[in-house]
Parts: sequence; C-alpha cells; structure tokens
Amino acid sequence: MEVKTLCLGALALGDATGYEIKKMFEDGVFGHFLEASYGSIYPALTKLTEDGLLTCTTQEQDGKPDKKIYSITPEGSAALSERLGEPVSEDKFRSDFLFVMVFAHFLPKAAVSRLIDDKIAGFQAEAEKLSSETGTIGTPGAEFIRRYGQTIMRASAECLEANRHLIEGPLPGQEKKEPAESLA
Amino acid sequence: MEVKTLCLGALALGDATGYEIKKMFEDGVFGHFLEASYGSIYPALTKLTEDGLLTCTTQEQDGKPDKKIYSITPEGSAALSERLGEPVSEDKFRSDFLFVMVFAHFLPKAAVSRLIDDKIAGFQAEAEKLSSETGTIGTPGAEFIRRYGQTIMRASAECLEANRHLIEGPLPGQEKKEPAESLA
DNA sequence: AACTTCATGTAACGAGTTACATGATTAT
DNA sequence: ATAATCATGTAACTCGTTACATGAAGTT
Repeated sequence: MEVKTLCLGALALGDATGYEIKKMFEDGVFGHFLEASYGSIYPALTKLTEDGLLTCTTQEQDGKPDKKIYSITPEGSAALSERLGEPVSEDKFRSDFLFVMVFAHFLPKAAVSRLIDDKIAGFQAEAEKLSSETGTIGTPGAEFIRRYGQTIMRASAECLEANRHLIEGPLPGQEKKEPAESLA
Repeated sequence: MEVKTLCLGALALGDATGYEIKKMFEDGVFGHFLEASYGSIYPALTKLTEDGLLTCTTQEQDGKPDKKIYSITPEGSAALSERLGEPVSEDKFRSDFLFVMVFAHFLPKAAVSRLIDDKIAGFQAEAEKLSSETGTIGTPGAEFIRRYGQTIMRASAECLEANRHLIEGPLPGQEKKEPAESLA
C-alpha cells in the first residue's frame, strides 16, 4: 500500500495536516501495523492535491510554518474506494528478534534472557497501549484493530514466556531446587 | 538486519548455495518472518567472500551453471556473533489487510466477507505449514519459532473469526435488541 | 507445448528513509 | 539550559526488488 493511499485513508477519517497524519502512523491506530515518514507524507499530500483528490486550506500561524489542513474530495473518496478494492499485498511480519533467537547459542546466556525479557515487556506495553486507546476513533474498524492487536500481543507475550526455556535451556528451578524467583 | 547478516546466519546452519539460501527464506523456517531475493543474496555472498567471512567451492555441473557452495569461516562466525549482539531493530508487522478493514464500509459487504474468509484460511494454512515442518531443522531455536508461529497464526484466525461481526455487522441470526457486546 | 526446478548473476528502477534546513514555544 | 512539541519541506541516499539474460532437464 503506497503512502498516497494511506494518506487518503487517514483523511477519510477527518481533515488533518501532514503533521497530524504522521502522528496517526506513530501513536494512532495505524501505528500498530503501518508506517510512514514525513519524507513520504508531505510529497504524497502535494501530489494528491495536484490530482484533485484533496483540497488544502492554509491557516496562518505566528512563529510556526502555516498549517496546511487537507480535506478529501469526492474524487479522493472514489479513488480510495477503488484502491481498497484492489488485491491487498500479503501481511508482512518481519522479526530480527526471531532471527537472533535461532542463533541464541552464539550469545551469552544473560544477554539472551535480557532480550527475551525486553521483548515480553514490549508486547505487554503494546497490549496496554492498545487497551487504553479505546474510543480514540469511534469506528468499528478501529475497535476491531484494537482487539486484534491486543489478542496478538498477549498471545505473543504468553507464548514467549511459555517457550523461552527452549532457547534458554531448562529453568534453574526446574533442574534443581526451589525456584529462586521471588520478586513479583 | 541486512541480507549479508542473514546469509551469514543461514550458512552458520550449514553449507549452502545462493539458490538454497533463497529457499530458506521462501519455504524454510526463516520464511515466516524474513525475506530476501536473489538480487540481494548473490551480491551479499560475493561481498562476504571477498571479505573473508565465507569460502566458496565451485562444483561443476553439466547444463546448469556451476554450483557455488559457500561455507562460513571462523571470521564469519565471529562477525555473526558480533552482529547478533548489536541491538536488534523492532519487529515490524505490516498489514494492508487491517488498513482495508478500517475502511470496510467503502466496499461491498460480500467483498469484505471474502477478504476475511481468505485471511482466516491463510492463517490456518500457515499454522498447518508450520506444524508440518517439525524437525526440519533440529535446533531449539527452530522449534521455538514453529511454536511461536503456530500460536500467532491460530490466535489470529480465532480473533478474526470472533470479531468479524464488528466490521461485517451483526450476524443475521444474532440480529436482536439484546445487548450483544460480550467481548468473549 | 508449456511450465517448473535448478542455478547464477546484473542493471534499472522504485519507494521510502535519513538527515538536513528553519525556528518559535513550552515544558523539564 | 535542554529537550520536546509543533510544523513544513527537500535532497541525497540506502537498500532491496523486479525484470531480464541464459539454459538444460524433467514434468504435466
């Protein structure tokens, strides 16, 4: 999905500036499964406006550059519909972390454990973030994504915890005496 | 993670040709969370050999181009260890499908339902594939990845099925006035 | 006859990121 | 003081993909 289409979609949810669109791909719903940088958003916005798919209202500000608020036009909506109907590219899950795990025996044990701890914490934080976002965008689609994201993040964290012994070796508590993990 | 590192990793699992390495990123364990094309693998292999991180044995064949079997050198292993120790980039989950779901109301109902059906089938196929791969590579890391992948694929399929009503609207049979939001 | 598998390699092209340029305001 | 937020925009660069070139053997 090219950035132009993403911008069209973002603006279908309401008028926004380039800066705000970027935020939607950072913190907003989109942030969990898409990304876009200023370097791609601003040129896309310019191009879409030239093509009549957006209109732009400039709002003067003092100190800061003028705020350029973009709105989607009927042609823009039509274009979005069309692109949405085209076959979507496959979901892509890229993980350098998993690659490292395959070669965990190349690294010191403590480093591997830290990597796993951090990853689990990351998943939990992401799940947390998603649940706190409830109601940010009122659409069913957004709610769907929140639930989806939470499910995956929780499943990931649990699965990692349940199977970390495969890469770390058996837990100290399981190979000898009582578990030493008392910190809760 | 750049392709050079990926090749180094692939060859740490055993000698291989460029062609075979490509297969590992298509069908093998790596295929589920990484990708690389011939256009990046072959140049990477050449570069790594020049740098002394790999050695190359040419095996003549009739008809086909000579087979070039690469092996990792001690320096290559050292380089791999080093790169594995460097901070890994964040996991990236990119999904055009989810983007489309946010704007499902732009599409005909039947098209949306088909998209969802296909996606669920895809997740199930992927889970299936992962479970059939048991034992392909004997390492704990590979086993870990299989379990991880299966968990995620199954969770995805189930979650999609459980929440599809959010984007498709309530099921014909459930269309009543009762509070239908139970979350489970 | 046509397609897939095996097998390597290069050049053009694409799409987006990174870093830079600019600068006021507010928070730490 | 220092950093972050707000706000837009461009140019260079990176990295990789796509498509091409070549070609035999086996399969449908």
